[in-house]
Amino acid sequence: MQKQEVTIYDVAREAGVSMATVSRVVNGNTNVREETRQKVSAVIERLHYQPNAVAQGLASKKTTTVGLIVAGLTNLHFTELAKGIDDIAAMYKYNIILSSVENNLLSEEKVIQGLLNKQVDGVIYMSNRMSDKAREAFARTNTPVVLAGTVDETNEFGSVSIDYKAAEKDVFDLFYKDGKRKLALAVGDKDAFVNKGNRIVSYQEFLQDHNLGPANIYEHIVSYEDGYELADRLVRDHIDGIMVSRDLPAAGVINALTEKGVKIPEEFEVISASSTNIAKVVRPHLTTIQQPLYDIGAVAMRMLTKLMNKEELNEKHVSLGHTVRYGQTTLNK
Amino acid sequence: MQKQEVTIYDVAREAGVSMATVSRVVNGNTNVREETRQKVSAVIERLHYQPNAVAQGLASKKTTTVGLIVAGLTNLHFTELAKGIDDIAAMYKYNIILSSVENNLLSEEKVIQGLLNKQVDGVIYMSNRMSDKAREAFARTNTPVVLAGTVDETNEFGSVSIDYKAAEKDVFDLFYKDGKRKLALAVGDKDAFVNKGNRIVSYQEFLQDHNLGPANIYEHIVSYEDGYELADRLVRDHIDGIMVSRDLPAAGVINALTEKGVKIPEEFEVISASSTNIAKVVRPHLTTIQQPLYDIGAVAMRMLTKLMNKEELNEKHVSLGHTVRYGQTTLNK
DNA sequence: ATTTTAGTCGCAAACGCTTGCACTAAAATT
DNA sequence: AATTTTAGTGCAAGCGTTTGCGACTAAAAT
Repeated sequence: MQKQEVTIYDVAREAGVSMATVSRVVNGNTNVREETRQKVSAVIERLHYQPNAVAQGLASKKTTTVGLIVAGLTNLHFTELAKGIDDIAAMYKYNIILSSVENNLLSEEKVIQGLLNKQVDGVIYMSNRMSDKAREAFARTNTPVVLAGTVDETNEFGSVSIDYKAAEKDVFDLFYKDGKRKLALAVGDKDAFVNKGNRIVSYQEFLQDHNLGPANIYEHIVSYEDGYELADRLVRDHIDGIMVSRDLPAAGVINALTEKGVKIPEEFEVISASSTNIAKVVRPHLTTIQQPLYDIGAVAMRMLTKLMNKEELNEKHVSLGHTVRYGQTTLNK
Repeated sequence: MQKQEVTIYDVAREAGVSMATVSRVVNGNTNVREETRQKVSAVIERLHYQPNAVAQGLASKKTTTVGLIVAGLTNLHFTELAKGIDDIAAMYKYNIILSSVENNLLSEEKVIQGLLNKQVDGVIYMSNRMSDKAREAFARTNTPVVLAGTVDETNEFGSVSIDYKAAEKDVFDLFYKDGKRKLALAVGDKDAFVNKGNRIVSYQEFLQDHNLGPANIYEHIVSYEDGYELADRLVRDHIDGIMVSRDLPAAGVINALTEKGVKIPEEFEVISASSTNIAKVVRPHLTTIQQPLYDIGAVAMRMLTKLMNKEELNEKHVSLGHTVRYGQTTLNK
């Protein structure tokens, strides 16, 4: 990149005004006479002037850029959320720096620090757990952070999600109503915000409330294959109803059980907490908790814009409604 | 954001050296005595100094940021590619600004101009067609651009993809070998690089070479529902073998035909050109062209790093190998 | 006729860094 | 012993903006 071709200075000279005035018309400042505005605009047009956002960033200390921290890219869950975020970001003219923390090339802390060094105006955080170092880094620069699709025990950050506990209860109520009594839970990471603070708690409460014996929690169930292989253990453990966090491994469970001759949903019911395209492709259709992913992303981004503008928030933690989308992996009688 | 807490100037003062020297140690410049380096590093450590990337960008005219332009976020195809890109980007310490051009809020031109204003060092382009305005903008700033997963007729940009024509031929050869003669093609956008210049051409050549009557090309087949609804027309048109660009609509075709009692693969064969998780979930398993998506992304990003470094490229257009992944939607005899 | 007020605009100091150039002292070469 | 090279460091001019302050003008208020 050589020296920039046309700068604000060139425009100023050509238009016979000062840089300050050009800057004002570029930024829509009202303290410019209409006539002057026209004149300057014409020159901008003619010269193809484009403001250098880096210089603007340095001078104004605002980059109109937000960081998006995700735990894994290859996850449909992510794309739906991302779309909501992206749309609102575009609406407010923010750019998104995408940062994945799944690869261990760089530690989460390094990734976040890198983002902060780039002077992002805010961060949307979609990973499921946050290191203390990361917390400190955020605090040090007091950059606004909003959690999308997760909730944090500490009350530090804004968050947007569904009410995980309530959703969980809906699921197990449904199993129970259908006569299922050996209920299980399959999650990815037990220590993730969502699981530790919500799913697992809610599951155990349910068991206790209904006198349903010991818990069956399966961990590290993430990929299709994980689900497929889990089926053996489910049979061995005499499970007859399972809630699987993601729909991809849920599909694995369904396909494997079907091949073993287990009748779904008569003998076994499955519900997943995520509802991507996978859910409609698998047969029988998967019953899912429908999270308003797009909306979660959109609302989170909207919340972040308020935070970045130092506006007041009416609520720091918003939880959007969920629904059960009935497929054929539950009786639905 | 208030004034930055600790700057290079503070470090310089504390360490008793000039800003220049601090800058040199931060950037690993070798022209610094070991002893000085230690001293400065210690101060950096103590003060928690973090360089301001925006200021670095302005001074050095390099932002270590690349733009990633995608046509649609909610597309598994995208996530796999993105992972390859992201990994290599992380390795070379680049950040990625994600820009979607699917929403018509902002025109493609505006999106790209915005990226260029942010002084990105390079761009990975994953959309399927490029407007002339976009071309001009790229040319004006001579920002390096690499196409990932597409090819452009004009020879302007580097590109990484598979050999689409060859892949297509493999597909139709397979249909033909299995005795299928009424072959069809389902794509999203006829004018996309890949389709206009490759798929459709290859399909028509095949028909001609084998004397197989008129072409059956179905357009706008993108979603699951598109595929599902397409099934009727396929039956009506007596098709017995179809290549569907994406696996999601392919799954729709399969499910719909199965429900109609059509025997797959005996009476009807399906192959898709993309191979995401959908392909393993649907029953019967979908036969697909396996594109090395991760590698395409990784190689594209690597190519871009070379371009940004002004290194010589041995080849401007690389095409990686593809394979056929046999499922049960083809006879495979 | 004088003082306020409001509307426009320019000056110039930031913003936090990189880097070409100059300089010094020590090492290497004659 | 005189000269040239080299390594290590500082100086200060950028990089392209924004923005507080003040100057100026013309209209409004006194």
